[in-house]
Amino acid sequence: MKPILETDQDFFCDLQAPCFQTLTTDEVELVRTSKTQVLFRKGDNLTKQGTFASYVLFVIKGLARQYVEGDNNKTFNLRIIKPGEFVGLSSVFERNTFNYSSVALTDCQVFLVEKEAIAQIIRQNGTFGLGIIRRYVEQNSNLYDTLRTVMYKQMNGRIADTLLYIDSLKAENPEIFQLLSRKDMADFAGISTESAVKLLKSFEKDGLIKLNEKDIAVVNQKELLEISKKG
Amino acid sequence: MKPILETDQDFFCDLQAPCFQTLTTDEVELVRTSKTQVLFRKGDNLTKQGTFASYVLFVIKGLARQYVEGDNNKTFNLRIIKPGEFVGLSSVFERNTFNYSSVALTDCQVFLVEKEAIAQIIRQNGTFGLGIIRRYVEQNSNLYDTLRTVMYKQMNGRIADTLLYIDSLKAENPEIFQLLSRKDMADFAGISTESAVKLLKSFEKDGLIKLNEKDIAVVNQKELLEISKKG
DNA sequence: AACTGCGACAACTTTTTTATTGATTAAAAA
DNA sequence: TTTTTAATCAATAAAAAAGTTGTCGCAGTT
Repeated sequence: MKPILETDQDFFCDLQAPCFQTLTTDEVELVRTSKTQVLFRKGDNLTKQGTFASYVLFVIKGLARQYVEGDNNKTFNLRIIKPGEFVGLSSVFERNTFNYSSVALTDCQVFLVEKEAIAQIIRQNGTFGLGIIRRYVEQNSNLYDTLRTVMYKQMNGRIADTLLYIDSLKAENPEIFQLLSRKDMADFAGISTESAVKLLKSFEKDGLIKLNEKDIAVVNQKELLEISKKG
Repeated sequence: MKPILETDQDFFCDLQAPCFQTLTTDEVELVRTSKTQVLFRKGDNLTKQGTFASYVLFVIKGLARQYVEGDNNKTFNLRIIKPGEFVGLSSVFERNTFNYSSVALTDCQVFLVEKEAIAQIIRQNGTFGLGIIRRYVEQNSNLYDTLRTVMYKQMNGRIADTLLYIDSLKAENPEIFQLLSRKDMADFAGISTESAVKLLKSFEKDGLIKLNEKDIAVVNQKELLEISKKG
């Protein structure tokens, strides 16, 4: 009757992820008893901004898009969530609600771990905690970059940033561009969809990128970096 | 900065819903301190089957579709969630995870109340508890009906049931049929999309219903009831 | 005042999704 | 086994969504 199969085999296999390597047997047991595994289908929300967050998500397989929702149907994309990454970590420490939404770009196999278990493990296992902090610091730093981009750069620089960011994921996920619409790209850059379309075309004309169907190939990374820097 | 506005005004207004009328001032206060309000946009998941459930949802405005997910991308629709209804009540009492998914058919304004608050109120306010039980009993009874339909009826009876059910919501929500695709209808009846299409056409030919664009008008309810009964 | 950057709108094209239909097979019931 | 029932497959049509392009106007800058 259970819709999603979940065997111990799967479980131990999944805990091969680097960040779980330092856990003791007891700690693994703690995670095991306070976790569940869910298959999010393409288009499903992994998190919804504003809902109560009593757990942390750990993505095993698949890609998701993380975004913040504004007032009038506006969304701003923050990052692509990859396998091996946590979602909603802040719920463990500070906030009681998710402060962003996320949606599956492909089917996503995800672990949910109750936040108390994560807190407990961090308390007793410094190495694990260190890994968590490292992730936090990185996300924080990325947020500052994003903020700077939004505050100070204009269209060209923004879309260049977006292109460089998505392209940096392409090695591991060759299909990444196909999973994103022009609106998604625009929402990463914080510009209108129409502007995104025009800029992409113009970048192609200038030989910076190559558009094939939905895929995008970065041709002249150097110049894109230049545009990004210029702002 | 807060994306979704939420004033006390809104709150008190919203608690006009019948089931909250019996709450004392203290109880209202308890709900107030353990609730949050979220706007789910059309297509957003209100709940995802299998995720941890630490709260109950109460729909203020909008319509949603509740369904169970099977193994290979199969879904079976259980009901339409209307304003004034709870979602995920069972999390309060028994299960730690949502046992079904639901998705917004229109933008939905929703209250989330932490389950401990609901449990506490039920403990001290029997009238409120009675209302909850009443809802439960009704849902339970509906589930039996659904089970019977799935077990014993064949296509004609099933789609007739679906038509009668959705049509019963049409008075309050005239746009309800437009919000549902053929696949949605099929998933209510538990048949293939193609079969649903064919049956609807054939019902129209027999003068039982009338198809206009996406809307469906029940013409001969009596006969539909007959078909439903025959199975 | 003229210029720049960029969003908003409208018209239009392309792509994707959904709906429809008939033919073929699998499963269940008689 | 024969009949009935309904899913699956394939091909097509229709509708909806996404992408594209040009024009306009507003808000800051220069």
